[in-house]
Amino acid sequence: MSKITIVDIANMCGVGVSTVSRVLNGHPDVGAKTRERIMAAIKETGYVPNDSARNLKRTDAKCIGVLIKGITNPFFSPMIDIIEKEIDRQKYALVLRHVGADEDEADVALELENEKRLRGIIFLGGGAEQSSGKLKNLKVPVIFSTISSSVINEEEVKEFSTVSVDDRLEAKHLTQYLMNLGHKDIAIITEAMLRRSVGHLRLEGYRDAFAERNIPVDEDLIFYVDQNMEHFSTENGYRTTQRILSSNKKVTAIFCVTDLLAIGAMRAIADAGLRIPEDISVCGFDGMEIGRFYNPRLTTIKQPLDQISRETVKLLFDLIESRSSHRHIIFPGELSIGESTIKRYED
Amino acid sequence: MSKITIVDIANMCGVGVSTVSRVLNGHPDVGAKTRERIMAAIKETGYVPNDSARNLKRTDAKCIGVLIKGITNPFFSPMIDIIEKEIDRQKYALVLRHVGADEDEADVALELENEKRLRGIIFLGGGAEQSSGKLKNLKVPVIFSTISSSVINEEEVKEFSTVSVDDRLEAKHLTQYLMNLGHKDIAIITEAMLRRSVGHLRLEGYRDAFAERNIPVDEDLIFYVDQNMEHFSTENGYRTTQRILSSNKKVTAIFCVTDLLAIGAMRAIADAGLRIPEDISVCGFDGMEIGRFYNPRLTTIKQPLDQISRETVKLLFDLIESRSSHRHIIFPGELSIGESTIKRYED
DNA sequence: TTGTACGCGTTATCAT
DNA sequence: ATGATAACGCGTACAA
Repeated sequence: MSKITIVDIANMCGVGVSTVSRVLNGHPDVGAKTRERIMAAIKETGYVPNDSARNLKRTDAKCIGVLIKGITNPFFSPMIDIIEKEIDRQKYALVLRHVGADEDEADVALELENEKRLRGIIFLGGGAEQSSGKLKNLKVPVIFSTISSSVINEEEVKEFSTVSVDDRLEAKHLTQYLMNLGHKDIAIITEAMLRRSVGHLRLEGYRDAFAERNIPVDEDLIFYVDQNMEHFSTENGYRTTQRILSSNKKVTAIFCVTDLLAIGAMRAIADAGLRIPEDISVCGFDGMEIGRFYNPRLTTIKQPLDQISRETVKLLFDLIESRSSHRHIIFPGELSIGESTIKRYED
Repeated sequence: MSKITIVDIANMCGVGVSTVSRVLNGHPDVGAKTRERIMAAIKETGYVPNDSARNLKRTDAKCIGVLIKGITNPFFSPMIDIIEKEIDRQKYALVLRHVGADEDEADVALELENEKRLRGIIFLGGGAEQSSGKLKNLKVPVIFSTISSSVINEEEVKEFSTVSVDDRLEAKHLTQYLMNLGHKDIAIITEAMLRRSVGHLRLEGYRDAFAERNIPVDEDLIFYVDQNMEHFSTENGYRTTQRILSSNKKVTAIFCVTDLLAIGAMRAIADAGLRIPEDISVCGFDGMEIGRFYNPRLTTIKQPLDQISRETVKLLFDLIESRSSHRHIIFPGELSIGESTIKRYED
């Protein structure tokens, strides 16, 4: 009942361990009947090679690590699917790893690197925050996908790549779109000032739009989500919007920095007996599938996740094969107009 | 630039490897200044212990493995959060692993078991399909969470535990609820006959409801999702509903075996210019958060994921500490009535 | 074609 | 408090 090893299999079959090893790794140079015998023994005993021991010895291992901060976030789902396929197409294996809220992504990456003999690493989510220092210790190329390059500093530019949209710019466009509909009293729901969060970037874009028209931003129209719960959750959008509605501030449009927040916002508005978009226009950011199915359809900035995912993998392999140095690729977002925004009614 | 090991650190500090190892693992029996020196060297070199080598030698390691089939499925998100916290409370570490669509969950489990010296395994999603044979080779307790125990056979009863709702029974209740609203022409959107899928189970519950009233099931009202895309996706619900609407069959209610399908269905109905629930009632199954935020709110069977998650971890530790043998726990679902269902209008 | 023996980086055991 | 050394399970030269 104790753990069975390659040695046991070898003994059972009366062969050397190397022969078993050859069978395990699909080497051709082994007798047909010997192979049969070994295969049978493996099946019978339910023997499974110890991956730790393998990785310890192995030198090749064509693996790409994908580390996700907040695997719980449905935003990444479509990306994972595509990345998985693309990596597969290159005959590499994918190692998907969850980074806990309390874990340091760089630490996990470091650990995974020599544990699995990775050839490259992709980060999904996670801010490239304080960890950027540790990233230097990684010996394989690193790409942050979906992380705006605008948040990284000069030192970091050469240490890793990024593939994303320009969060700040797109947020400005979206705000301008609302302005062009006649809206002036535009509230924004965003994340509390974390130095490099998308919430912060998109808020900056919002400010840019106002600045460009020389309109001062009404700071009372900036609403921060509840820090005590999942920041970008539907529930948080709901509660924050309730705060907006009970604030007595005049608001004809709400810019939610995330689609999920927007859905919560729309529910709150409906529950308050107001109409969308007639009474209040709502827009989100990200272009999640659910927004297209919501009622009303959500106006949002659609991130081209297909392209971003594909380009991420492509760039990574360029990096691995030294065909390129670190780059910072920006894809344009697409304003996807739904039914949740409308021209402001003149009073 | 080559990989730095514990030996290098030991040499740098002029100490033995065991001393370094002690520092690494937080053993108390090491001199203060020696420890300082070693810590400094570690920080300076960016040395990270090789986890494979560790796991190879380690005997203890209090780890629980959580294997998710379809990590892309937002249904599991709230479960993961809770399970993570509960495991943490027991001072165990959580190893979260994604099981690819093509991988065999049992194989992954086997591999992970001796790779990480797991003490127990939790499966989320994944059908306990053909793999049940291999499960015997696992030496640590296994629990399937969210998998109905009704699909397992006598042999399996003692080989692993399950914690779930009774999919079939709950589906019957939901169907009865629709019947009690006066609906007779109730279509169902489900997954094509996979032996143990929840889609199949819930369809059986649907049949049960009809059988109990001695009403024959109109087989033409059973619609199967498109197999060529994600089975339980919103998009699939949308398309399948379009097929329903263009089928010329009279339908006053649609039972979608999943909330996500239901949301797609509602969008399709709205797009066809029909009203929900006046023209067609829609209900889902699962009780996902998004259903409560949708417009109209979705009627569904709410699975008590909190309880299921907590009980799963509790049972697992009972199993680990041999306080219990394998059990099959059923939690009742809760009929959550939203605005998407209504009494059938008499013709 | 097959077997032997060494090394991968770490922890545990036993000395010191 | 610290050091030397034997496993841990496997892959792979190298020998046979």
